[in-house]
Amino acid sequence: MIDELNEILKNRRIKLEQLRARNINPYPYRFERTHMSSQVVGNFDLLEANGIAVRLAGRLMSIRSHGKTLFAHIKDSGGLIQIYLRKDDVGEEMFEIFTLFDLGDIIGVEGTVFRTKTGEITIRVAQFELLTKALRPLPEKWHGLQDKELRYRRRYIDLIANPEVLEVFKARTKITNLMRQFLDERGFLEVETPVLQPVYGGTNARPFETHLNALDLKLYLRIADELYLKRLVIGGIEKVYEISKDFRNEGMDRNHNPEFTMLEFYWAYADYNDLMKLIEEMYFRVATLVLGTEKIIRGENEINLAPPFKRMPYFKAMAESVGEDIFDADEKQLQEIMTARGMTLPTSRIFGRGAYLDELCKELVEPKLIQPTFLVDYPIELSPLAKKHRANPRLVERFELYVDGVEYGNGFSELNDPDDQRSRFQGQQAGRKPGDLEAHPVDDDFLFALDHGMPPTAGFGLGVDRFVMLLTGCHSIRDVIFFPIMKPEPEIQSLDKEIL
RNA sequence: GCGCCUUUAGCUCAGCUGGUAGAGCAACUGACUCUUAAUCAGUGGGUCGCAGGUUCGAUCCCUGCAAGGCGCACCA
Repeated sequence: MIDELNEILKNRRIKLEQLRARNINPYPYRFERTHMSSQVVGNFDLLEANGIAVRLAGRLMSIRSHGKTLFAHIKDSGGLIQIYLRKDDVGEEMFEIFTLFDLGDIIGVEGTVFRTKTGEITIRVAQFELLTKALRPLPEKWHGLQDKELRYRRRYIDLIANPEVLEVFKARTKITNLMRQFLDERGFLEVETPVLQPVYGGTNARPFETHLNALDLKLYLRIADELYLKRLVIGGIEKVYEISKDFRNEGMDRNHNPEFTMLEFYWAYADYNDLMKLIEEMYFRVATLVLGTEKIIRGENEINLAPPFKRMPYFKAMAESVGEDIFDADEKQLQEIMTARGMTLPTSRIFGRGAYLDELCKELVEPKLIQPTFLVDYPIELSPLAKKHRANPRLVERFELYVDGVEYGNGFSELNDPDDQRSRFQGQQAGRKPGDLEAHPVDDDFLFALDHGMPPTAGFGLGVDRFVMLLTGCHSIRDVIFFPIMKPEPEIQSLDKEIL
């Protein structure tokens, strides 16, 4: 059977058997480490001066053999460190055993530290042992793993071959931790609300559907957390947030993965003005603690996240970009403006006047918002869950935050008038085809909850993946998600199948 | 969804509008007791993404399919 294996796999299998023949367990149970590679580097002077023996474990990343001696690098989570083996140190038999090791194997070593004549901190190995035999080779040492498809499908190899990948994910964790910390400090309570919901809502999007056998019930994977978090506000949790996966059954591209991470928080007795102050503080704090600076280079632009961010009224921005005030423009007039500019008519899921406004805003306004800007006071047509503007009933107290032409957050004074909410839901349904899953459904249970009284509340949502992209300089959402959705790989074969 | 592009050894890539494939690294054999993209000498390794078509002959030209990337459009 082994004869039919690829030569490289075959050689590793042969070495595995040779090791077993020498009574070496290729998969032992544990290894006592005294140091990480980074600790050896950090404490080198002390370790060297006192001749202290250190024990490290890691993956073999390179081997340079020189007859009766060899150099190698092993990698642990502290980084790479060089090891030095001499036949007269470890003995002839052990030196021979090392030749049965391959790149990618995981080994443990014990020895003293020294500096080579070229200055590299190195462990002079007195003893070593195999901790895990690898049966497949690592990618090429110099170019690493370049193929993006393989990097996403086999992220474990990507992490081994391309160490900078891990830095992005460390930053990701730091970012979510900092947002948690920021909200916790201010008395917000982190909660978990249902992923499986009988009625989806909180935004316009097409959901995933599933089925609960026990109740013979159709359920949807959540598209947003909003309506459940607001129920909790009604229940008296005055500051509440959730960081969670949401699911939208829509297109995929470098900004969209079907499952993605949202932060949403709700703050009772506050309005959207309070919210903007809090948000700019949070973005500034997270950015400076992650990056060490409030300045981000994004393409040609240097973006400054120091508050306060600019506030720009929606229709003022539109007037500046379109060249005329369009607050009173009707659907037909908006259509003419678009046609005059050679713009295609909207295909978006939003209907009526809102669709044209949305299209004009995306095309003409958003790309210009490079420095952090709150676009404020949206038309009511676009915002079925936001409260009417206190000074103008055709607007809502809503803002979206734009940085580098991309939206990085959406907040508003929450609509808490149950009758208004009911009619907005109904307005959303009007003119839509029955069964259109993108329409915001009427959530009677939520309306029932609202009838009990939700305090004045401000709420905010943020796409965490996008925010991580902004702060890490990644241009694809797949670079900030360990295992982005991929079509199944039909050719993948386990080693068993390759043997058969 | 539409357009453009990619798919060749384990990895990174060459391959001339057609004559059944090359390099580096990795692997294997040998030399070498401070190397570091170690070096030197030698050896093996391929269903050229899949399926058809054109042709005496296809990695190359044509069609279809698959997976992926990049633009555009939509949402976060």
